[in-house]
Amino acid sequence: MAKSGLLETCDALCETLTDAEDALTREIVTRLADKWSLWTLSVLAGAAGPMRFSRVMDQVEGISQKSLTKALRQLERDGLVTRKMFAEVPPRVEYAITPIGIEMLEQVAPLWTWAAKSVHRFQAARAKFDGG
Amino acid sequence: MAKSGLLETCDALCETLTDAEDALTREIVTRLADKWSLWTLSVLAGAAGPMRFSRVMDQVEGISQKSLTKALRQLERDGLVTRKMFAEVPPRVEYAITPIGIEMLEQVAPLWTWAAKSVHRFQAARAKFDGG
DNA sequence: CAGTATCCAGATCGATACTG
DNA sequence: CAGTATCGATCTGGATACTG
Repeated sequence: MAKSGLLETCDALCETLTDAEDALTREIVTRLADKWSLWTLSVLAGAAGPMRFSRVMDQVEGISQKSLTKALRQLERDGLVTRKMFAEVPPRVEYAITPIGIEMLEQVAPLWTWAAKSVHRFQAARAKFDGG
Repeated sequence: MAKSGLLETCDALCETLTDAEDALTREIVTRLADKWSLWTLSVLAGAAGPMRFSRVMDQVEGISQKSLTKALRQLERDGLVTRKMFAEVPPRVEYAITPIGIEMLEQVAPLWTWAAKSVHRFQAARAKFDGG
């Protein structure tokens, strides 16, 4: 698989990566797009402290238990959130965003902001394309 | 559907969007994740000028005709690339990146660079998670 | 050359039911 | 409470064959 491309600055860096590293980089960026990961992460970022599973589920509207579990596991595996389990009955589990998770959101914010600002240009392009 | 969240600066902007605009914003960002769109766009960005379909296909290694067609159509629909068809036999079609497309790549580059630089932290997190 | 059409495998996600 | 297990609808992408 070839390196990622993009612009020159980024390109040069990407060329220094092994194939495994390049794949992981792509995977991390890709995670931005899946339906729930980013939203879940941002909910944890917005909280004052750690959150229980069910609190997260309340705030990420529309998510199923299954999808939330999966999203949280992935985020945990990549070091973006922490998971703390308490040996109690009923069980309590607390999730919190990590410094790397916050970094990640800080990287995404400008892109998202740009997209939001550009939304009318995209709408215009689509109207033109769909119309004729 | 709730607004996107993220950090405060971005949040404030996102709150001003209609639901349709918010959905489109999300869709644009989401396109980063699909397997070929970004790569295709970056190939067009790297070229000196417009490229024919088959030239793009050569450079985006491993892509199928079907996937390339789909990726290019989506990029065109969102105004990120242009498509010019020449009434010749055999047919010639030329694709080129637009200013908005370049803008988009410029937004993505820092994120990608950050991910590439952080790749060892992600590997470490995974090793820890997978190990125990 | 630049597609379209068709079929197929695998992944994703929601809904539901069940459990330590 | 915080999951896991299972099923089914939907989507994605690859391979192949065909066409203006």
